[in-house]
Amino acid sequence: MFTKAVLEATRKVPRGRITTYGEIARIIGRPKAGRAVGNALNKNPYAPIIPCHRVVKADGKISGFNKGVKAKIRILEIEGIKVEKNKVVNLKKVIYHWDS
DNA sequence: GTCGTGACTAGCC
DNA sequence: CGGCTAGCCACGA
Repeated sequence: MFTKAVLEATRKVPRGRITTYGEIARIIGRPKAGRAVGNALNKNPYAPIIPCHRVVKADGKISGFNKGVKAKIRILEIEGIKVEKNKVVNLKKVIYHWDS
């Protein structure tokens, strides 16, 4: 299932690192399904077991979050990720490379 | 089976 | 660099 694949991929993101919707979409085999990815996370029934807060837009901008973007940013900062204007600062340094 | 919606992305101006 | 448009996808009504 697409949704489950997204959740699984998101769950693999290590602490202190983040990924983008497009990246996940590509990993699961649907590089053009960035939208569907966000959709899956939005309605994800696994919210408690999935670090959805480690998923941001391609440019590092923070978007929706079940508990609110504010909370999402707070968590990211706790993980050691700097966020400014709802956007990740050191994006390139926190992006998680799956096939590294 | 078709339509509308949304946590997206890349391209243009 | 900021704003707008078109394309792509999965899901629920």
